Amino acid sequence: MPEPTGRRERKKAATRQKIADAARRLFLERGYEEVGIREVAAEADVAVTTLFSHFPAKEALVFAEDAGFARRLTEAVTGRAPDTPLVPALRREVEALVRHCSSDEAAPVYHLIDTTPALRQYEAAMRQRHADALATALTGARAGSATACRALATFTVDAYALARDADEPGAALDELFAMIEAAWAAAGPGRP
Amino acid sequence: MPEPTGRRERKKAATRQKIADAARRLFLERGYEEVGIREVAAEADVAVTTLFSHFPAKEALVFAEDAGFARRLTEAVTGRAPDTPLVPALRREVEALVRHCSSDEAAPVYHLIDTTPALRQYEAAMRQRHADALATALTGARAGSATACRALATFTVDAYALARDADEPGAALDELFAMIEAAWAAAGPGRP
DNA sequence: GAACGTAACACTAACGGTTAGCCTTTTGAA
DNA sequence: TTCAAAAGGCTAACCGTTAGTGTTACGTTC
Repeated sequence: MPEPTGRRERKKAATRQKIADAARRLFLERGYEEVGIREVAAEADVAVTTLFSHFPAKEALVFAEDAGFARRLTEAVTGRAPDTPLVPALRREVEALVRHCSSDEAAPVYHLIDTTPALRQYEAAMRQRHADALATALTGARAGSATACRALATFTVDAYALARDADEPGAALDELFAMIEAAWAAAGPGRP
Repeated sequence: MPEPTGRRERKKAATRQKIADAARRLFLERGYEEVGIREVAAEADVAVTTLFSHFPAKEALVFAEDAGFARRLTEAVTGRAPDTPLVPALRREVEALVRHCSSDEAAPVYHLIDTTPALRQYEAAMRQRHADALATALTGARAGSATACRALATFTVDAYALARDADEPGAALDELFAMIEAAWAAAGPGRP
């Protein structure tokens, strides 16, 4: 069973990108609610069913890169060098994510998200998934009790969201991770 | 502008309750996804449009009491006696809410929620609204910086969700509020 | 390199939640 | 009694989403 490394994969990725680009363009031009799925599919020149075979829902078109989020967070835990303290590793990753959201390329999209209730709602559900994934990684690392790990995961993902909304993301991150560090210290009995 | 204290209000509340009861019965009998809105409306003997004038979405039928949640949490802050420490007041309220969810009457509903993805997702969005409301109350109480207040609000609402999911809600609450207390101490410079 | 299995995509039609438009009845107040 | 507004009802539609069914193009295998 050789992994399908070839043209097929490239074509699939290209189609996905074409759809995401079309959606991004239309949503930013005219607003999320004002653009229908059938319109996005037409603009990308694919069938509606094809669109839904690449994205599970309309909202997901806006969060096309979200798969990388959970991955980066969990890898910050599983792939860290031994003796590396946990919370600073998480903080580094969250900081990078927040910075990415403020980049010139991504900022308009996040403004769209912040001003569209349906997208805010979808993002809240996404955060729960990300927190669950991170919690699994943390409990796997035997870093603390199950409850403490779940709490650390949830608080970390929240910190990302709160910092993104804050006036001064950098300062907010300082404050948030000071709180998280204290919370973790109060819970984690022993850790490298 | 006399407030409408009378039969009209009672009838409205009765209709709302009738709808919520019908929905609860049908959902518990046959599962959330297997029951359509038109069916709930028929069971409650109202029009579909009437149903949607009482509840903003199908999912909201399951969380009929959610309005009380945010209210109780914010009142734990705004209506507390002077010199009452903040975090323990929040903890008492969260503890009561968690206990209520485990009661014989409410437990089946929360089991339904936990096993239905659409409801879990809706609840995540609801938590964000509750956290926002609580954060507003906290910043109004000048209890700390804006970021610290938002973080405390978010963490508190998360603690409710985490404790509800935990094997031992009581023990989980002990652990969670020890973490929150530490986080708050690390952030709040001065407070009564 | 010819045949085959399958992944990707297209098309149609429908389902289910949600809303707009408009009308009737009930209620509280002047 | 009269009247404005609230509550509810009916119809029809919109829109996201999916099932069902076929077709094409790719990768594999003989």
